[in-house]
Amino acid sequence: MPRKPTMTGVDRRQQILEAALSVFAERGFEAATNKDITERAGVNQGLIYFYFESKADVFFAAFEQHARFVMAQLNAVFEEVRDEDPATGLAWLLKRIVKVLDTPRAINLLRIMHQVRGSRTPGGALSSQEEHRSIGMLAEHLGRRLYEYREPQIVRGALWPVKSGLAAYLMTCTLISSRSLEDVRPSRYFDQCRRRELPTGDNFG
Amino acid sequence: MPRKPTMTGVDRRQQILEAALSVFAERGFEAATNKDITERAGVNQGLIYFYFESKADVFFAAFEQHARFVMAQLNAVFEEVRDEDPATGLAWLLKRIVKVLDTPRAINLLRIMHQVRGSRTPGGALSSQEEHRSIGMLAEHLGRRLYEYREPQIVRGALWPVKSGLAAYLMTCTLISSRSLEDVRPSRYFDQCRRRELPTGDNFG
Amino acid sequence: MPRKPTMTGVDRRQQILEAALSVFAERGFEAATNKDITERAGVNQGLIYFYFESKADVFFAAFEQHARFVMAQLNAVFEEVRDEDPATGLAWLLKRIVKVLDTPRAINLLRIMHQVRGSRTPGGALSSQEEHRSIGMLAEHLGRRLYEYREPQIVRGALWPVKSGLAAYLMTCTLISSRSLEDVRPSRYFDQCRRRELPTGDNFG
Amino acid sequence: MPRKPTMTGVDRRQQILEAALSVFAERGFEAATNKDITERAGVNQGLIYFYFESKADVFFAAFEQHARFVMAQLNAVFEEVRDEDPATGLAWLLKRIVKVLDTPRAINLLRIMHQVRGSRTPGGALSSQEEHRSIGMLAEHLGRRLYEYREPQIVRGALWPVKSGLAAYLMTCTLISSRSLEDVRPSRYFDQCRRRELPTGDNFG
DNA sequence: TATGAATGAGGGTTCATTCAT
DNA sequence: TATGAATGAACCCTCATTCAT
Repeated sequence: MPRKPTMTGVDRRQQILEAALSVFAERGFEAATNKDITERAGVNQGLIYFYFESKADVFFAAFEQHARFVMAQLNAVFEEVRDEDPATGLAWLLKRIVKVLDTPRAINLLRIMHQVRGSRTPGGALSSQEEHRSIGMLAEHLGRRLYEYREPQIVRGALWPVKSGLAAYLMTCTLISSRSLEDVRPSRYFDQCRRRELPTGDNFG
Repeated sequence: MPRKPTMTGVDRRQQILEAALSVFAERGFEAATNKDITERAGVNQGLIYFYFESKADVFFAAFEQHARFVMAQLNAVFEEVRDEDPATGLAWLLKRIVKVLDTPRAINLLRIMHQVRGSRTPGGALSSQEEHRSIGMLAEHLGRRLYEYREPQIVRGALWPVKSGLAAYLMTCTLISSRSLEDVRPSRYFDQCRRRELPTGDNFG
Repeated sequence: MPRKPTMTGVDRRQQILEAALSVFAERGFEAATNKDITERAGVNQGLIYFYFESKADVFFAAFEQHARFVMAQLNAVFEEVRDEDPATGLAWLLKRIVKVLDTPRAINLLRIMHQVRGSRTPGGALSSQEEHRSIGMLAEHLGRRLYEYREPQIVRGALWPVKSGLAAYLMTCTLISSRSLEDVRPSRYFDQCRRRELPTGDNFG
Repeated sequence: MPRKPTMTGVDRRQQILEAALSVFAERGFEAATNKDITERAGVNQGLIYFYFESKADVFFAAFEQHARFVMAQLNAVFEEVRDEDPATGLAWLLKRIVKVLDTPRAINLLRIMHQVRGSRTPGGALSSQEEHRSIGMLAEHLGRRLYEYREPQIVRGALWPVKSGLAAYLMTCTLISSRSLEDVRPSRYFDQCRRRELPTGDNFG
């Protein structure tokens, strides 16, 4: 039996992770099959178990890797905003966050978070406390950064005190909705917010 | 082999639908098994195929039945608000909507919508265009009613023109988040909105 | 797709157990596949998991059922020997035991015991202490009955005190060897013992 | 990627054979994996196929090498016994044989023989007639030497004519049983034989 | 020689679905 | 109506084996 020529010089592990993220985002964890992932990655099905321990392991590895990438970009945005005028800062911040999150990679990430949040999966493969928590990391991260940003302004009375976690969560929902509803462009939504020139407050707190 | 005594006067079909909604909400469509559902319903596994065509058929039937119930309640709320003072009406409306959606039955419904929205499932069991669309019906319904309510007021300049679909979607997200984040109580969130006495505008639309 | 006609009135569970015993005896636990078993039983491969929890469960169930049958026959032999003359009793007993053990069913049982005894299987599917012990039950049973029979005679000095467990074990070895070596007929061996007319003692104690 | 430094002066082939014998003895042929063997040997998994043709080839090579070693020791014992007094010779012989067989290396060998004898493996990897036969070589060897030793004495009527093959087989069973039953020490068993000073006959033939 | 990466066939197991009763 | 038994396709995963280096 002849075998496929080995594609040397390419990182198969990375290929698997890329394919996994998109397949999991499309199908959900349960419906996604190893075959789906490896076919999209162009590798053999057994190779998954050379690089990973299980299907769930692939899931978490893919999520974590891409989440780190997105979070790094978000951090960069928050660093920049420091120098901005507080009066216009929040609107600018939101626009930049949306720009980061509105990329194929981030959209997939957000989809996955959405699915996980939507189910309790008490006895399933994704049930362990720690791992379930790690899924929420992007939303938590975003929430924490938003909180840090708003805290001083709230003290000054420039912003309303609303749960940052909720705000971050709503933002991720919005992003996903922008893809599934199609007719709702989140950027336009936030643009709209600014055009109205909210005097001091904002919709998300 | 003796058979279980027939529970006369009990609608087995309904038992299945009740069980299905909660199981699907907990596990997601793929992870939920027919066995899970029938065990929770206390009926034989084969009975599903007497009343329904397939697992997916159970899913849609369960969703639709419970969605109709919730939508009827929402409609009642919108009927009542007609008589309210437009100035305080929106805050009152939101509170009532939350009250309707914050019940076990509705929460399960919202969870399921969440899961479905989070995935495109292009080739899966839930893939047909029509059916996928039917899942969004609750959000669409809510969105349409909100739109109808706000339209005249927007014309008068009393409210900002924001996509009603997005607003409805955010509301469902909020409800679900209230269950998974635990520390965020949506009712308190909306209470907060009102306490601030938003002068003319509102956060969602 | 047409399906095979369902053979009603036959006990599929029993068919599986019968097939399992012979397949396990032939191939060993690891090498035996569910496909082997179900094909020999003439049933579908999935049916195993309707009646049993796992492949190992089939193994133990098959072993136990057939072991009980053989042990019952051995008990009957020991009941009969009570009335025999102690002088000729042992030779008679051995002949009868061999007759019981030298049947296809018992031979398969003995083979399986042989395999299990031959391996320590520290981390395998058959490793649990209890279950491993249960495998030895036939040898232990035989050993205990032999001990009970010999004890009074040993006190009188009519027999040599030799470990009964060892004796039982050697007997099972002999039986199996009679099948694999082919040229060694255990019945002839024991016949030989008697023909020599051992005066009072015996070879096995 | 750097590679492990080559351990010069170490025979990797031999390392594999040593590891293979113990792993096969512990797990059995089917349950033992190449990974088990190579990890215990401290070498790369692919190296097996540099020195051997297949897993089965490793099995036979390991068995044969160690069997040759043990058989050489047994031969030495039989050479020595020539000079012994025939009256006490057999007991002495048995004790010496047991001493040879009751070593870790020989025990592993006996275990493997035990497993193979316990199964017919008609279609498995170990099925070829020749190879299956080779497994029995130790028992056959022992049997033949015992036969050669006893033949003249049987002619003189000093010993009973019993199948030597069976006797050898029983001895190996005894040895293994001494490990798995734990409470049966074969050496004590054979000691017992001698202490009783069997007048002319012996227990095994 | 020796290694790590890659392959693919097959294993145990699950589960939606069907059928006889 | 309702049930338990039966089916088969597909899933996740293992592992002997091979290849490039």
